[in-house]
Amino acid sequence: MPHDLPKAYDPTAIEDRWAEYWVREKLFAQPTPNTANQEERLDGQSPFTILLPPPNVTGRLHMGHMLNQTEMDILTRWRRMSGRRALWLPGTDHAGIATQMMVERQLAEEGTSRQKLGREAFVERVWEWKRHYGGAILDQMKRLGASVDWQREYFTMDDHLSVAVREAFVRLYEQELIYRGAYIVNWCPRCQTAISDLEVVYDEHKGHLWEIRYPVIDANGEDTGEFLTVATTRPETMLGDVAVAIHPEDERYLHLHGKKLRLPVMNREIPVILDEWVSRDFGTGAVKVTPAHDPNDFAIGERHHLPSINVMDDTAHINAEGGAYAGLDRYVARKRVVADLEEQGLLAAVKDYTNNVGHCDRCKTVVEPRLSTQWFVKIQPLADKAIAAVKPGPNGEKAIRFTPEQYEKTYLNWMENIHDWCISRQLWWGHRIPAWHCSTCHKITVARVDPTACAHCGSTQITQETDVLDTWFSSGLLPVSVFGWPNITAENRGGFDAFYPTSLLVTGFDILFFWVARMIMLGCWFAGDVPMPDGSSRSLADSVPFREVYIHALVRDANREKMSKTKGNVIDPIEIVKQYGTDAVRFTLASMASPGTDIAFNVARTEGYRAFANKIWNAARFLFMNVDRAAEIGIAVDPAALGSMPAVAAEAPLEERWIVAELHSTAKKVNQSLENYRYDDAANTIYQFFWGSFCDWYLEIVKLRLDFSETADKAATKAALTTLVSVFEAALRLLSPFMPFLTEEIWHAVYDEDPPAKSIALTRYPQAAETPADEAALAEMSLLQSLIVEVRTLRKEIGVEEKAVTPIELRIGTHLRPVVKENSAMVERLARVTEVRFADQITTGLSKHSTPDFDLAVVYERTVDVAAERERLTRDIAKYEKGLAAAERQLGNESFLAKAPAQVVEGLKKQESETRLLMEKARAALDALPRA
RNA sequence: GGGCGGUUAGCUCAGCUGGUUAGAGCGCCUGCCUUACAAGCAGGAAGUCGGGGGUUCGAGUCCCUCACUGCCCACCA
Repeated sequence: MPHDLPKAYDPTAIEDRWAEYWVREKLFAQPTPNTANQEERLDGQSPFTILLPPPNVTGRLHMGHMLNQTEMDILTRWRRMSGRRALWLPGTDHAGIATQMMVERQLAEEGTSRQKLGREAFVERVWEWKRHYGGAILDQMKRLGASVDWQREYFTMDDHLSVAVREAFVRLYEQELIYRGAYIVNWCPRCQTAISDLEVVYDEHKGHLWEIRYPVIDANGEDTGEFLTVATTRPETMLGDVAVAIHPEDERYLHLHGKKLRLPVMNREIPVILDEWVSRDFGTGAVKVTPAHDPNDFAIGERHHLPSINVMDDTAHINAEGGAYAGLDRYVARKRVVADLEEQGLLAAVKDYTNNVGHCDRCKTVVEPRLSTQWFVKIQPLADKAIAAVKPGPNGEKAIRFTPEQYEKTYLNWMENIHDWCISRQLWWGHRIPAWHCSTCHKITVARVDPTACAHCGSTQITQETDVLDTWFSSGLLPVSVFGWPNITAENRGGFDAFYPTSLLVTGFDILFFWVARMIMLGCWFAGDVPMPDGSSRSLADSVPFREVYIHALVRDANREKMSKTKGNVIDPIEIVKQYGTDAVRFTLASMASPGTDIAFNVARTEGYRAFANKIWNAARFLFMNVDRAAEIGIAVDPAALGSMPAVAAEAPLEERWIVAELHSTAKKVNQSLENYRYDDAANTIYQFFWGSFCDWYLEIVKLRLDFSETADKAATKAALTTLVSVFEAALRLLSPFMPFLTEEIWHAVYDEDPPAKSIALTRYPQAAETPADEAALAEMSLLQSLIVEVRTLRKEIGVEEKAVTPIELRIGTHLRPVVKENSAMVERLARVTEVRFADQITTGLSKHSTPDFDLAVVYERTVDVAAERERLTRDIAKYEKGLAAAERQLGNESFLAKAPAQVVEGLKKQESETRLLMEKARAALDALPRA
């Protein structure tokens, strides 16, 4: 028998092998059913579909990924083993800016640039990079054992997904939900592209508020000697000022309304205008208006029909509109402008001022709000649906349910205050916008197929838009596009019918708006048009991209600090995995993944779970050792006894009935916990069962039954061995979603390398029996456990050497004596007892222990530490008195007796009488001690 | 400026719709190489549940308030 496992568990020895095996054998491939075939569509297997949030193709695995993937893998493995048609779909995101940046950096090292290469060559270069280095993160995922369907791996720029992107764009354009125009956008001068509001991160920045005096001039353009002082945080933008606004009711300045000012530095005449938006108590109460460089100013400009003067180029250098400052970087220009103002006596004040400055999410460069012509999605109609999908409907049902629930509010709050979405990016890597500009009539042609002529005037002088789409536009479409949308035809709709809507999305809150919200908007919008398999129209509930969203927390370091490269506290999951094994790291994450709580990742805990893996490993060694010994005398466990939920005969030994009852209750709890995304509860429950109940108690007891001697009762030995192996095998299945490698290895060994399936992952997940638990077994075992523990404690207290065996004296109700008698061997072995002497009164020794069920003494000649004993008893008495007083107080309270449920009152009464008894016994024992 | 969390043992965290004497892991103390496992076994100590007030027969749990702390959103120059 190949049951020779090494003594210590070594994850590195087994994990690579299984990871490769799972991929090679395509174990988790989920074929697309043919839904034209009614039977195949309704084969009773409710699918469980889950999309992997596609990592950037440039990405490397970090702890957040590992948490995300561990959670998804646990749920997918669990659902699969529970009989669902499980599909976990992986892929990578082309990640426009990130990938382009990476390749550009490479080019820079080679002394060239994308501009030198030209667009076509550059894009080809990125593809080449992708083919060589892209998707390394998916290989890391394979190593972690993610049970995804690798046959379906996608890339967001794959042809069929690009078709979906184009269709979505064209359709929205036709529906007049996409428009192009010049507005203030967030411009990153380093990436040289517009970015969306979400891609701007704000940081507190200590800067200044400059107060600048704008001279008031008369009708002839001469200075009147009066000034209007404005305040600004960005003096350089004054080059583009076109007015100064004051509040319509501001008495201080009203007399200046209609007058003109001379814009310092530029010497341009600008008007003083009135606008409600101006806040009288901020700064000086007068605002310089720069429509091309500030969203508020832009709005004012619109209201007052003012021109917009863009004074900066794509790199945030001052352009020709900036007169003498042309060519200067924005911050150089700022200094120069301030210096010039000061020289001209126009700088009224410089005040320290802290404000929020927007930075590019990607490269952290300060974003420049800047007038620019971009493409936008008119988002409100999509948002309306996305709101309806999350709010409770008329029947109280929600089409999409968030866990933790609090994120629903966050989502709705954002969705209800949403702004139009800038979807164009001035990049080369991405889905190029399918719009063509006509140089003849200057109109735009948007088309599904590349046009050869302008749709408006027929001119062939057309050129394609150079912008590409925001990466999130394509990833937002994934739930529909990966299942074939828009080509949903009668013959070709199996994937969509079977797997859409997906069951669940598991992700971090950091991409709640970026991705989750966009998927909901786009999914509801486009899937809504796809008829149901029977041809009927699709409700909102069936249009959503997923029915549930589980948002997990952040993985922090052991000190609760956010992991970051600059702080140098990043824990590389691969490193930890190498050290402790994937299973231990997975179990760490799972056991700490309490919904809504960040995870402070502590390797001490991982060490603990490696020990857990080792524990199971050694339990397996123990089992195999006994299986082998049994084989020598012709006893073998029938494999038919494995693979299901173990059951035992009513007359089976107590420990067998007990461990089986425990297994069932564990399975029940674990299933319930997973149902509610309580990975932590599920993991802890299994841990407690495996280590606590199974190893610490059951294995120790069962040793008594594993008799392989000549005189053995072979039937009894075989029965014990069968329960042992079958409970262990079921427990392995219970654990396998959490620790897939270890359980796979041992499971194959249990079946002596001839398993009933290719993998433990393809077996059935343990489910508790419907029949009620064996309460008697649980109660009897609990009594014996407390007896054994009390003996051990007492032995320790009176200083019995570890090795010594002693008789005990036991006073216990006659109805409980049989339980002890029938299991005396258990008590003797586990508590190092030679003999249980039943007594009506404890006579031995000075030290005894009492519980509500029994009094106990250990028969052992040893001087008792009277002082220690007195201390212990005094402490106990104090504890009892306190408890008793509390109980009496409550029981004396008539409203408590009247209002509290009977069971609570009864429970308290029982506790009161038990405590009273224990207290009396403790007092008596204290009195019996010799005086000091 | 809005909104949402958190505060429970030395550390990291559980504690469901309020119900008997608040739990786990790690750490700590004590004793054991008991042939599955020293990555182990056995026993133990340790918490006025952030402060204050309220509701209730009963509050870690519900309400108010204060303090500290974290996060998200926001166009005040």
